[in-house]
Amino acid sequence: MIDKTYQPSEVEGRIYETWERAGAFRAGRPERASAEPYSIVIPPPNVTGSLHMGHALNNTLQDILCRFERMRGKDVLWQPGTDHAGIATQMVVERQLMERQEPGRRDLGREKFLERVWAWKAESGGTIVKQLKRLGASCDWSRERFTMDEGLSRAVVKVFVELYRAGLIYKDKRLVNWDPKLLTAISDLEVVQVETKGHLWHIRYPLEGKTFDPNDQSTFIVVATTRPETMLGDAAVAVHPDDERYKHLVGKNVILPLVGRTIPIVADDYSDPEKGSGAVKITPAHDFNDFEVGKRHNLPQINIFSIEAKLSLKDNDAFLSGVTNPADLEETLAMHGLDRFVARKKIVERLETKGLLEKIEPQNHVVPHGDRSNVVIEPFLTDQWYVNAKELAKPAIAAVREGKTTFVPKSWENTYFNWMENIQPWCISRQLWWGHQIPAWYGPDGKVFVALNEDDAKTEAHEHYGKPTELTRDEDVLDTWFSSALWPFSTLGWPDETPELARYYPTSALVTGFDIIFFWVARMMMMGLHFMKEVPFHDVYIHALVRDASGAKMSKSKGNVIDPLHLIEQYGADALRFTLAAMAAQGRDIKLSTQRVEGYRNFATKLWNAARFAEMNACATQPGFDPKSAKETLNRWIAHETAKAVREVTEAILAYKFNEAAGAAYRFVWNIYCDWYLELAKPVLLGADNPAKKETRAMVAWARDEILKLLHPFMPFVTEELWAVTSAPPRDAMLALSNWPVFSFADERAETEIGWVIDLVTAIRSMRAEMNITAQIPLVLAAASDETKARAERWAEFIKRLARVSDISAAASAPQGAVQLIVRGEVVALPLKGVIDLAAERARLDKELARAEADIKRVDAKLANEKFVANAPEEIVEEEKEKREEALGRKAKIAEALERLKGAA
RNA sequence: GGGCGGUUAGCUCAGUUGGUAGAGCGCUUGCUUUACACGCAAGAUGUCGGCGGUUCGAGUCCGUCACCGCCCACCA
Repeated sequence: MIDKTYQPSEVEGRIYETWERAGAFRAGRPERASAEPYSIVIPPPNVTGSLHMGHALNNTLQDILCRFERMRGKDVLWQPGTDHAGIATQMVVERQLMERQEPGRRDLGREKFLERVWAWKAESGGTIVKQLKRLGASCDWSRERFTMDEGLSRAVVKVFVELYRAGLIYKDKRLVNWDPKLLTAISDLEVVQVETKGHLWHIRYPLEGKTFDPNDQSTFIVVATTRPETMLGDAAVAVHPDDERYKHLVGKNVILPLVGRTIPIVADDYSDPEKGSGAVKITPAHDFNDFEVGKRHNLPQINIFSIEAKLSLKDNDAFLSGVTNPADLEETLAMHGLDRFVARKKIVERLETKGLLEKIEPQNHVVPHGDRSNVVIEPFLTDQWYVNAKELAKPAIAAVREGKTTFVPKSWENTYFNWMENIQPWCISRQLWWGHQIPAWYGPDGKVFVALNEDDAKTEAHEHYGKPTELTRDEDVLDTWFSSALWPFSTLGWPDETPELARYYPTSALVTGFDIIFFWVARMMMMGLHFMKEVPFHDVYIHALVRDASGAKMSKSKGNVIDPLHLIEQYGADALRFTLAAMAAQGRDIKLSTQRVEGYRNFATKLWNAARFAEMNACATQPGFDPKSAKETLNRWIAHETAKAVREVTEAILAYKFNEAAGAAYRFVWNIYCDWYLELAKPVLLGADNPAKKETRAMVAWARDEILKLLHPFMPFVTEELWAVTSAPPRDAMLALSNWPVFSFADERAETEIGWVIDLVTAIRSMRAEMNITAQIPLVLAAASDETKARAERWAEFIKRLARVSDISAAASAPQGAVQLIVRGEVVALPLKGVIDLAAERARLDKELARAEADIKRVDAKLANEKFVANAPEEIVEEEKEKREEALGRKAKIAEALERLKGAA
């Protein structure tokens, strides 16, 4: 006996265990050795993370694809794993140390600290995997990988070495985005621009050879800046070559205030006469644009900050060189060690007291912040490792252009091209400890040896120096995304030539959010093409963001985060999954509302109860039952409808239209199977035993089984449970490993016949509700065709039951004072003399008449239009003509009905 | 500044190649109809953001404007 109610929380865990025990999600199952492979690599969640709504959506969609393809008989590999998430994880552990008032990272030292991180990983690393299982993710967990696994680390080192040897990885001293809180370089992508209220300080730079006079403009030049503290590192002042105001000053020098260094005034196109004063200070060591200007004019790069973004002025040769006017340098040097923002204030104060500050304007501008640390990023001159992304991007761009990889929706390809075509060198070194340490060793003279391991590096060094030499390893680690970029092949065993690599690469599809197209998708394309000579995936399905019900991005700080696990507990994983799938329309964000989840929980319950109904009526799966051989019209009709649903769902999933697939399945189950098929089947099932009943029982069970299959990718738990509890006779396989429906069948005659029954019942019900009639009433077919009469006879029992009709008869015309309905062009009458309000009935018919007349008018207008008749496709014109006939007939019937009503009055 | 997306029923959103607008929720009314009240039945609600164009015909194609959102670039 199926339980009266379905309790997801009691079922889901057990079902998942059954799948795992059976190895249902294992790739390479022996019986599928010759099957077509289908593979997806999971976007690896942070190892210490926990499931949020974005994961829920992302993994639901992947699971739908994997379960669908698995049922279609493919050898599916859904490759799971987690990411070490360098910065994020290191931050978590550092915060933990601080909270527990334990020694910090630097006090612990690298080795001890890393032990702590591994311990943390061991402690919380399994959380996200457990949560993915609760969602129902059908990953092959036996193949779970971690980006810092031995194997994956080997891949990382090999990639680094090979790219280095190919000249595609190099070390360079240039400006990077420096995070003064995390004390590491970060890539352009990890910088977020934040709109900030700031100021524009206009500073007077005295001209060399003149006596500075605040009231005499010919003794100075004004520069404007939002970062006055950087002036200590100025190397020049630039003006536009065509700017008449400053032409005469080009080639002259100014004396840098507070420092006394003599710096030139140069002409450069970079200077924008419209901005600020038109003269711009050039600080090559602290501004990306100025860096370029500096190179053009051979200016010194004067770094004034330490790595903590504190002034480092003393013992700074570049800073002190060229000082020709040391008058107040001492006081400036006293600021050594000040934080950049404290220094800013102080410098402004000092400029002001000296009359060097012309004015301060309020100014809104965008300031770069670290996406993790949320502090202001400082452009900082350091040695870092870079990937020549421009070179690697070329084949990656071509592959998408040639259609080897396709984005869905296609519009994301523009985003991809736009970024790839303007790609900058990728800074991959991080001054962190948690991650893959860079395989580079330095000799005493700084000569670098990049090698797969220390021994190789030593051998190389021996050869180079002619003797054994002590080497020190580069302390930095690689950007987390460096190892993620290898994910589609590193997880399959590369650099070894494993059978898995041969079988599952390139992967079939990648499912991910648009926010990591640059971080991840683009880089996988580059690395995959370079090392595997093939794209990493055929399709890239880009889904949207999950927002809260009012459209705001979910964030902890806003407190609007909906916890998917909470929803799973409350409504079941199936309800959450179905909601996400149903709302996953391409190219649109998902605004999640709990009500919607509740609605799909109800859907699961509906399905459950339909199965209970089947069971109560002894509808059991009949092995070998062929739905196409059904004799009963009703059964042929549901076979017809099932075929339609199978087609719709299959096509929609193949097109990544998850919402359409979910919608088609939902409508079929609820509005076709439950609302009509089961209702119409009741008289048969409750009636005497006969062949029709036998067939109907088989068909009810067959359609239910097809429904379970169709819904399984969306609602794996409830369907698998129903598959099990309805398993008499026993099933050949669990649902997850059963065959996806392949069923085409059409029976237009059955469709017409059942359509007529539905229309008739609906019309009567509608009238009853409208006129507030609850009693059983007789039905009279007026001037009905023989076919209609025959139909009415065939379906009498059904009609009586569903429309609460006491008796069905035929007559030449409708009886006096009857309510008259038009069903498919014919009048059916419900004799209700004395019961109905004649005036109300007349009003109702008048309204219908008007509607019919309006329809005729509209169609006539169209058909009278010569251009329409001449230009519209024949079938459209034909359709219009049919509509006209139909409306004319309807109008006549209504008019007659009205006549008869008058007679009754 | 460059680019992308959105604007359709009270709310959240669908709408295939142009052929007289749909769903869920909510709302109204009526139902202990022996699977299901997480249910059944019936119903109401739209100048499809504005303007212009193409077309026999536009929610759908083109142009334009408005508002909302996102991405990229930008610390004078």
